[in-house]
Amino acid sequence: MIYSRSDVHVIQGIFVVPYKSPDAPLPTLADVAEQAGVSTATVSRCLNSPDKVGKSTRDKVMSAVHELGYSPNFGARALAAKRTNTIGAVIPTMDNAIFARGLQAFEEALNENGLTLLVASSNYEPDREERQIRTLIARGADALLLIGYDRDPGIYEFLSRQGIPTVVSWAHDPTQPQASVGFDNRAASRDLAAHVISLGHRNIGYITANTASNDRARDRVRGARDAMEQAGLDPNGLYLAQTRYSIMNGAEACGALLTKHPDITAIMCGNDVLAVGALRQAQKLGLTVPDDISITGFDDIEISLITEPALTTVHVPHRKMGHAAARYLIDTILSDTPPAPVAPLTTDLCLRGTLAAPKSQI
Amino acid sequence: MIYSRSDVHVIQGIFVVPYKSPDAPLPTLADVAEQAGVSTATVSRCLNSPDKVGKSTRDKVMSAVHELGYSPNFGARALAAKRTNTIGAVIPTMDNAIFARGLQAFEEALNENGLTLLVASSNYEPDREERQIRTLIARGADALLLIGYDRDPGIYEFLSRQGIPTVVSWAHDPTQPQASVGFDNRAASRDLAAHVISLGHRNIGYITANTASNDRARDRVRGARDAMEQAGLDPNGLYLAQTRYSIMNGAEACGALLTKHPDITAIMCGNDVLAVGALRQAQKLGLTVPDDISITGFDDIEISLITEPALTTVHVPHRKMGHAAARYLIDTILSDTPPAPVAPLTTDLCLRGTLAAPKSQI
DNA sequence: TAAATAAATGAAAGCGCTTACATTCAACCC
DNA sequence: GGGTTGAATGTAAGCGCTTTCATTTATTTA
Repeated sequence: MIYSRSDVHVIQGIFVVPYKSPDAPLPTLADVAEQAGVSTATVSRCLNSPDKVGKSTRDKVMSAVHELGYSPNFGARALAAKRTNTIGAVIPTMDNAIFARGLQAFEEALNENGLTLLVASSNYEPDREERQIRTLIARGADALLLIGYDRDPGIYEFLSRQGIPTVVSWAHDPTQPQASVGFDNRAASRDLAAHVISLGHRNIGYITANTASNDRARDRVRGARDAMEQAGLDPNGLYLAQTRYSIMNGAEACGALLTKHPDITAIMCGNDVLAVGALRQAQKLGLTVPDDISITGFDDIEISLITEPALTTVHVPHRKMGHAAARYLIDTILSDTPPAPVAPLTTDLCLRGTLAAPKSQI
Repeated sequence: MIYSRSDVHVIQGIFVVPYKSPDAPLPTLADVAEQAGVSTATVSRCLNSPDKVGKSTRDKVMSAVHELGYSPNFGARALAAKRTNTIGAVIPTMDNAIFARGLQAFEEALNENGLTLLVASSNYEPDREERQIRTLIARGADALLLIGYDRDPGIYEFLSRQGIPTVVSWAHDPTQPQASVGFDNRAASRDLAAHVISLGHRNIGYITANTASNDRARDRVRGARDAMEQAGLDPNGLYLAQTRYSIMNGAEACGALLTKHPDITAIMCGNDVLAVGALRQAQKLGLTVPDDISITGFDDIEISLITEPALTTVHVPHRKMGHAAARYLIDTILSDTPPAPVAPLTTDLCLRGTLAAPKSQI
């Protein structure tokens, strides 16, 4: 992949936001200290490591805190402690059950550990992703969750120079240097494709997202090709259609594929959303699924269960992955030594109603 | 400046970026100032209001910035400027297309204005929500997005004392003092129910989320009762089933409702997720929808289009709402005077395949 | 009981930035 | 030409917290 860009490290606040101060100035640590009759150091300790303070002092301080309605100033805290207890995540979009579910689990795990989630979305655009990464760092994120490996190496360098622990998720590739918590898209796709082929399908279509800067999508296509090769078929015989993730796009791509290659007996899809679209389109064209044509998805999100027939797909443990990614980042932040690499998560074939042997074989 | 690969090792075409701990301290404003031969004030101005600085000076400063790879320290900035350019949102869960989609739009709008989104989830638990609100404030959120009105008045008081602009969304009630960007759940539900009743349905079930601390759910039920009353029916004749949002729970509630009240001819649901579950359950019980029983949803999320038949529901403009909520908050922060109240967003009835006149009427 | 040790607390030095105010200097006016 | 003005820049005072180090007080030990 080719990147060209200028290496700009400053995130400017483009908008100057006039600050409206609260009518009454908020109480500070010093106010609490005075009210409790102790030093600011003691108040700070009460709040951050209560066990280092005597019980009676602690009580005095805490009641002063409540009386004044004190809440520590974030900026000051971040500045002095050099930590924000905030973790950033840059995802393509929340508007997709895949990421939403994993992100929700990620947030929950962070929250249990006293950390807060900063979110930004890239809309699958590399430039925008880079900007978002820099923005989150500029917003003080202590660590970062990124989706997939594909990005300018300069970004990884920047992150490392800033000392920001980063984890790549939704993918796992042991040959890559970045820490990851994810699964092997290629192998999972290969397994599913192998099964499709074993049922007798020879003319297979594949509807994928743009593979240019999306290693997950690319690996899923590669996995399907791997399976063809292993079965002695020409991997270039895979009929490809490329589009953006959406039900409608899946439907369109399905129509196009079937028009151009009427001999297709199975259409594999890069994710469930595309598959649902393809399924509907096939049915709209008067085809019976899976008798006339088989369709498979990827991800196993909720909709794969409500189609008729239910969608054959690959189950990805999104919640588990979100949790594990959070766990990894937390461990990284807490200990100075980087934690042991996380083994790839396993995926499972979900054989449901949209896949069967091709008619000619029956 | 082009990305420098000087300290990146290439192994088999893979960039291995050494994980440099931030031992080398990051450059500060003062470093940039020294390198550029100006004062820190000038550097700061270059970054925050470039037009206040002479062109030649600005160029000097910016090249120093690039040379050093400078990126401003967030904590220091927040402390000095009393602003984080960060907006918080506390939502029940991202794991639901309703909130995910609205939140995505919210994030996009914030981002276009140089603001970043902090997210926390409450899982529909009031205590947890309160904790999350306090957490986001402690994390320096400049403003807050909250879902619905229902919460301890003390929270609103706290927010106002902290001077945190807040907007309530996913609901709109002009009788409430809080600013809101949302729609009238009660009226929307009433309209749908009125239509259901006008078709001849008299024995109606309603599957709702827990209404105890969820004004949206409560208002939707109330709207249905309003419609019954207006039609001269006993509003207490509405058969209620209460459960958590999920397809499976919707199915279960549907089964329970039909067992207990076999005379039901229409089941309205508090949202589309419940409705999809109810639809499947009805079909599993051998009923034909809408001939034997009608089913309606609420929200108009993507799945309402892929069921068979497609779901009759209420369209809620989630993306529009997310955008408008962001806009409102941005305006509030920008100007000292609170912006004009936002008119409630309109919802639309989506009459699709799951609603028809009851059989006895035909 | 005195000395040694541990626990609790305080004093104060920053953390890196923004910004009010002071200063400089060139351009402009009558 | 002296005075005025305004733009450009510098000086330095915080912002509110954490944390090191010194000090005081309580506890233990020989």
